[in-house]
Amino acid sequence: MSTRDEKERLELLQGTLDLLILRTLIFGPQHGQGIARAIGQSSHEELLVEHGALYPALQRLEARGWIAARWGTSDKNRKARFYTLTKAGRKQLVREATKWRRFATAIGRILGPEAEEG
Amino acid sequence: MSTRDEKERLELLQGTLDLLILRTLIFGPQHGQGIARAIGQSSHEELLVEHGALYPALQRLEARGWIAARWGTSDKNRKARFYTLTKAGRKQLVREATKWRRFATAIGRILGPEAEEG
DNA sequence: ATGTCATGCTGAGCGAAGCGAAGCATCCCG
DNA sequence: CGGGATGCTTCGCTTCGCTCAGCATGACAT
Repeated sequence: MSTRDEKERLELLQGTLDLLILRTLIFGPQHGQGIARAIGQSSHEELLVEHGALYPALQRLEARGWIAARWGTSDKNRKARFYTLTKAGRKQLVREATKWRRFATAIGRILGPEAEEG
Repeated sequence: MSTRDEKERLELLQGTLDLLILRTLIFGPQHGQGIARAIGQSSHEELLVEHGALYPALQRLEARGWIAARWGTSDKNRKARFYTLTKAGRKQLVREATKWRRFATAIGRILGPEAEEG
């Protein structure tokens, strides 16, 4: 059955995943699945991060020096790649968060008053 | 160098242009340039809509039946294509605006309290 | 009338990035 | 041992905004 899937997830707008990942890593090192889970939870399951988006994004961020990776062991005892926010990553997070707020504000203005979030 | 570029515009996140166009057309028929101008203004010049994004988007929206087009004459007396929101377009606008708000709220939750817009 | 500029539209091609799906490895447990 | 869960990788597709080049036409100065 499938009307069971009451709460369908929103698709990510392009360019927002990096921000979400960086923000999630503020709370400490995490591996891929952990990051995806954390994003899902802290968005009240509105956002769903797909594998095919997540891992390329992590590699992207690592290549840019915003996160650092090392192999470790997950709490389920599997080999997993743990990512840590670098100093540059922290700065990038601030930049992206700021940009996001400007953007959201701009859109909000255009959508009008009823766009205020509750 | 070139710290001269005081007010740089934000790039659009993919998927938001349709929403902006539909919303702009709420106030009545407009031609391409007029739409771009209106978006710029109502966002306090934070958003800039490029030609190469605008016109394909308009064709896309027309193909989907959300806007209707007819040739007319601009106030500068040039031949211009005027777009009108269709009934389906109005519905689409509501859908997209709702989706945007859900999305922005979800991101806001992840960014944390300081993400509230003033 | 003629050349130049502003206005407005079109189109090709590019790149970024999210998605879906297939696949591999490893560990756990019966 | 064999099946399932966990985690990572990668390929190809699609969407969509951007850059850039180009065309047509009206306005205006000479």
